[in-house]
Amino acid sequence: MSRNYAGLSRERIIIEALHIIAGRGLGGLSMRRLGDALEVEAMAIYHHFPLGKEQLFNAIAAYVTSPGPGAGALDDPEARESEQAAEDGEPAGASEPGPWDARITAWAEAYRARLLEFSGALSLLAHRAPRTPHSLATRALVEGALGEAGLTGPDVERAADALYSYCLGAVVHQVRHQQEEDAPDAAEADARFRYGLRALLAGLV
Amino acid sequence: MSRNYAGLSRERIIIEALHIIAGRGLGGLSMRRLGDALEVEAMAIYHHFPLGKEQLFNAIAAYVTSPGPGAGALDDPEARESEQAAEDGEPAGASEPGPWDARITAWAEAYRARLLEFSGALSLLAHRAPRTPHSLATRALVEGALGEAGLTGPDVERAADALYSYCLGAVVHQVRHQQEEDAPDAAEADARFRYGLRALLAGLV
DNA sequence: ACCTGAACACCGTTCAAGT
DNA sequence: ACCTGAACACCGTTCAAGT
Repeated sequence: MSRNYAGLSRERIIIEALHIIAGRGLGGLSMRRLGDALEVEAMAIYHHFPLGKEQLFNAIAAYVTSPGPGAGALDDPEARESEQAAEDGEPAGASEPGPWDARITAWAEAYRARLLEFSGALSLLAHRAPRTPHSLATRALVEGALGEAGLTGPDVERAADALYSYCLGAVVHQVRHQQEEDAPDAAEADARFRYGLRALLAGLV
Repeated sequence: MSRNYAGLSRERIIIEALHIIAGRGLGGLSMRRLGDALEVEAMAIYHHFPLGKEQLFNAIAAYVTSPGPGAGALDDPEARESEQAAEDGEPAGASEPGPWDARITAWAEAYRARLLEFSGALSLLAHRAPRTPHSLATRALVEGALGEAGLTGPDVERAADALYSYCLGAVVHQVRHQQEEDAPDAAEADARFRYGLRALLAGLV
């Protein structure tokens, strides 16, 4: 009972942190509480995130925006070889076959669903945009689809930015209003997201 | 020197808090540091925000989204009579005369400018949507303009949500990427915002 | 009404030490 | 390599007290 080989890992820590965030909010996440949840002393976390809580926040942001166990490893300069692991467990997205607009819509719905799943960590994304292999690849797929739609030159980047802005903004908008008494239910929230997405896509191309 | 009539007020506290947030980030804002900046003991702040830091955060969120000195007073149940003060110092917005699309564009640019001005407090907005008289009136103006554009029924609310989502998302997107080496400069960021806004408006109506 | 000052529980992080 | 435990500076908040 003295020595504790808890089998701690960056991913276990991130997932447990997201549990705490989901249950008690971002402000409820402390290193000590995280240690308790992992059945480990708080200081053990520093062995996996030597730069402390800020580095953990970065890793959580990367995990939320980039599905797959390898995502959090980006912060670790000596773990680059596991980058291709970011392809694991990928939800349906822009990589599916089909016409360009269906691919963009599928990506947008998957991106939104993931942000909604970890909505407690949304405020971490306000000042963090971790560049993971997954995020770069996905962005390239979105821009490729926009190229197929006929966009050229700087319009491709501008349109992609507009789509990312809308998706992220729609989730933030939904979350920040969802405890109001006249807030839309889940079905109506979905409908509003699609309504705006269709309009934006129609205006973009 | 013993007694200290610092002339503390909710608005002074909010403005000083925003200075600290701008300089050291949201994590750098502590009640003790805020007290120092106001030349007052930290505990004096609790006289104006009896519910503590959470209430201060709410007031900051209201101040950022609703210009005017009266904005922060919404949290104070015994200060409702000052609500009409929220009209003070209003930036150009949807209330100007002109065609509906010019009014919406003016509102969107002003909304974005204000969010950008207080970008350090953006993450406070992820889980807070304070309903101020100003925010309700502005929303009504946006929906009115969309009605003039020909939208009817539930489309008005859905289109307004899409516009709010896009504006907020565009600012978050810009801020979270702005320390990357290949980030757009201010002029290009403005251009991208307008590009997406025009597209969304075109698709909406 | 408005502010002070001591106190308490909690926090992030460092560091030396254990295995 | 991986984790512990004590320590330090700092934090939010309560409470009794001052004017």
